[in-house]
Amino acid sequence: MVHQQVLDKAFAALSDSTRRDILTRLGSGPATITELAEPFGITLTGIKKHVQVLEEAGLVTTEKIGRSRQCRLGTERLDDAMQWITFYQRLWERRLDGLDAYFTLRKGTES
Amino acid sequence: MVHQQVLDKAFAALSDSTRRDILTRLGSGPATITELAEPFGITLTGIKKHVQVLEEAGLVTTEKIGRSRQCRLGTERLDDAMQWITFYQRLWERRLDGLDAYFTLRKGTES
DNA sequence: TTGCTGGTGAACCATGTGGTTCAGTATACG
DNA sequence: CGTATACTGAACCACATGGTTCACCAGCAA
Repeated sequence: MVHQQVLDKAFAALSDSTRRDILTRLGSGPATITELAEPFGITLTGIKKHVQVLEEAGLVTTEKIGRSRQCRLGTERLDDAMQWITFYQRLWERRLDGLDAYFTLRKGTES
Repeated sequence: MVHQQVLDKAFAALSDSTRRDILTRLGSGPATITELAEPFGITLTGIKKHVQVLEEAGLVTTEKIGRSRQCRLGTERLDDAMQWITFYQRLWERRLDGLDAYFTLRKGTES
């Protein structure tokens, strides 16, 4: 299992829709801070902070080129998040198969 | 694609290691607030708040039985989170296959 | 050199979060 | 009945977060 802090940052980074949008945007190729800022109504400084959060979470990597900063996707941390969710889903499924399978029945009869 | 608010809450709920531990704990069967509180060094009120966050995120469901509250796992929202991550991973993979595949080369040559 | 452009950092603000304490309320037990 | 138990709610605290403004610095262009 992955280090807790890594998951903390990854999930926290993903918990903001602006940041998820940034990731989606970067999915179609690298972009600068100003390019990222345009679609949202917020300042450069604001976007810069978001990118920084994403970078510290390992979800994007950035590189200063001339006077602009290229941002592109990173992916390792996302795999960590996925891995935890998968693990947790197994827990859930195993629980259903186990002793208290009667919960499945109850679920079926609830209003 | 799922509603943004749903994802916000799900990811935010998952971004705390105490809450992830609670989910893991619930993986081995339902538990009351006091039972959940024991392993962590925090107060009942503290745990109650965490459970509330998890419940609002749709990750657990609770039911008041007598003077105690039974908490057990919910799962729909986790599927939503999983779904988004999967979608995002596809984005990433598609990007690698696309125009700027040269990034893969660069990645290999970075220090 | 002068000046525009893209990005940064510091300071500030309102709100949210993770935790506490303390004073209830409701149920079980004897 | 009285009392212990399990939780709940309000109020408070320190600190993080998402955003702003403003001043500034580094490159590029004329």
